[in-house]
Parts: sequence; C-alpha cells; structure tokens
Amino acid sequence: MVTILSTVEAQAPSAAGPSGCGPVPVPVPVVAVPGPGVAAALPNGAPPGPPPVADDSKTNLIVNYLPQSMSQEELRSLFGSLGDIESCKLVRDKVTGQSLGYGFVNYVEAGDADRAIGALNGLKLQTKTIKVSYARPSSASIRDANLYVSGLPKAMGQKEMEQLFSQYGRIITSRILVDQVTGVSRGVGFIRFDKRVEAEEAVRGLHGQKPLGAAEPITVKFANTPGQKSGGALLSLCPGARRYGALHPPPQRFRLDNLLNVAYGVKSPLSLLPRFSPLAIEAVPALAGVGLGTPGPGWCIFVYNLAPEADESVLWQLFGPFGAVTNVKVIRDFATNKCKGFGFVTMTNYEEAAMAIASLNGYRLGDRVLQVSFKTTKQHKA
DNA sequence: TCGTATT
Repeated sequence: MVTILSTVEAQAPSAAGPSGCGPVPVPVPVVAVPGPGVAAALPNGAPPGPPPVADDSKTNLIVNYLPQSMSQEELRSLFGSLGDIESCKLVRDKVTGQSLGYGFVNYVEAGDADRAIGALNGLKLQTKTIKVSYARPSSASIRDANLYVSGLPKAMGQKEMEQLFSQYGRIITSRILVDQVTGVSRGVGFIRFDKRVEAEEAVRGLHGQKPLGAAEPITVKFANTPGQKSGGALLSLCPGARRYGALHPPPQRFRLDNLLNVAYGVKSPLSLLPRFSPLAIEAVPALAGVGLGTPGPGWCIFVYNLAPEADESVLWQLFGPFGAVTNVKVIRDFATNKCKGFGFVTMTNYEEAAMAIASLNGYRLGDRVLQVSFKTTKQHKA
C-alpha cells in the first residue's frame, strides 16, 4: 500500500479522453506539447526550457459517473488493485461534502494508468457506468464549458448534435436526454467543450438558430452548475451526513445478462442462475458487520473457482453492479503471483450482498462455475 | 424539459 501524497498540481498538456458517454474505447491521447518559443540560456546558467513541472499527463486519470455512495476509500481500493497510487481524490461538494460523482486517480506508473483505463473504463457500479480517461491539465480555461441545449429536433441523435457543435471546438462529452420509457429524445441535451471560450462561441453561433431542416430554433445556454437546483425544494443541509450507508437506495432489478456480458462478453442466460434463497439466518440488521465477514464494517463474501489469471478488476466487475463494494481481494500464490482460485469481496449492505451471492453463485465465468457465499468465520485462530 | 468532467 502506498501513502497518500498531496496531489501534484502542474501538468503538461495532454489530450483528454474521447467525447461521448459511457463505455467507449479510449485511445491513448497524444498531443504535441507546445514548448516555449525560445531556448536561450538563463542568466543564472539554468537550463533553458519550461520549469520542471511534474508531468502527470500519463499517470493522472479522471473517473466520471461514480455512484453517489462511493467514497474516496472505495475509489482508492478499486483503482489500487491496478497499481500503486500516487494520489487519489474524490471530488465533493464544498458545503454538503457529498460526492460530485467524479474523482482523480494519479498512479505512480504510467503503465498502470493505461491498464486501469483498459480494465475499469465502462465498469458498471450500481446504477452507473463509470468512465475512466486521462485527466486534462487543470486550468481555469476548461471550467464552465458545459452547455444546455433544448429544442433539438426529436430525430437528432448524439452524433448529429456533436457535428453541429464541433465547429466551435473540441467536445469532451455530449448527451441527449431521452424518455425513460419510450427511449425517444426529449429534445434536450448537453455539450461539454474542452474550453469555456469554445462554449461561449457556440452559444453565440447556435442559440436561436435552426438546425438544418429543423422547424424550431434551438436554445443554447450554459448549463446549471452542480450547486444550482433545477426544480423542487432545496434539500436541507446535512452537515453530519457525509457517510452513506443507512440511506442507501434499494437495489435495482439487475439484468445480469447485460451487466456481465458487457464486462466479459460471455453469454449467460438468467435461467442458468441458481435461485436459492439468500437465507435469513444471518439477516439480523443489528448484527451487520459482525459474525460473518471480516473485522470492520460490511459483509465479506468468499468467491471460489476463479481463474489463475483473475485479478481484482474481475471481482469489481462481478460484484460492483449489485451495490456498494468496499474492498476486493484476489488471493495469489506468493511465488507465481497467480490467483489461487479464490478471493474475497466486502460489501456494505446485507441485502445487496445477499443478492450478489444469490445471483453469482453458480455463475459460469468462462469455463468455470463460481461458488459464492458469505465468508465463514474460522474462529480462534489466535 | 438540466445529468453532473478538472483536484
């Protein structure tokens, strides 16, 4: 484990991840670094060129679309399974302390950052699909670059909207809101530009304009910032409610086939899943975190019949969709570093853990059938 | 008709 160090501020310029939402292929961004124009020696004899700013453009990741309940420690646990972490920060609301749903992970090694993108981008955690990409260098010029667009033709898709806006700058993300039932566009979307000046230009150029063939003009304005409310009464401040847990949203109805096929590309019909009931013996709320499971809060789950190549990200992918996962561990042979066939997962909430066990026990992962259960306590091991 | 991407 690595001690948390202060985040390095300065970064060399780099490209950001691709535009678009959700799990998308992440090309390794390479952008030429605009160097200083002059290379003259300094009076003090110091070497010419830029000051020795730390270049974390290849180690520092931004993680978006994190579940609301995910803590910084869980973020560290998730990404720490891929390599040593230099720093890790979950961004929170200054007033309430609530997660803003994104964070930064800076690895020691660039190769680990690259692997983390490959392993964790698109990971499903509860209701979210996280996005992992290289962080752009922090700068005031990239803030407040998010636009709200309404009045879009219902037939306009994300791609078309991007085409419309891309003439004004580089698009970081875009989204069109759709009716949850019908899936039809609500005519409302968001465009985040790389630079605020690009967004400003887009407002000037597109607000009140009619897209090609459209009947109505579109509205283009800056989107609300996270602090602003959009509708109902403002939630009362809850200074003490920084820790999730008690007020966890109920588990969703999971589509295992979707959730797991995305992660593994395997076919596994729900009909193959065992359906034993998650027994009630240990289901005494007051006893959560004791008895079964580990020291520390949560429910420890034993996972057996993992492949030798299994790593922590596999366990995150398997259990993350079911609810709050605080820790995962693959047990490896010391000499070979291969998985010894089993591992452990800690989940915060009993109901979610029980659902994960009920769903994943007997699940076929590749050519293996997993055995999943609550970890049994081996007492008195001195 | 406003989900949450720059520490």
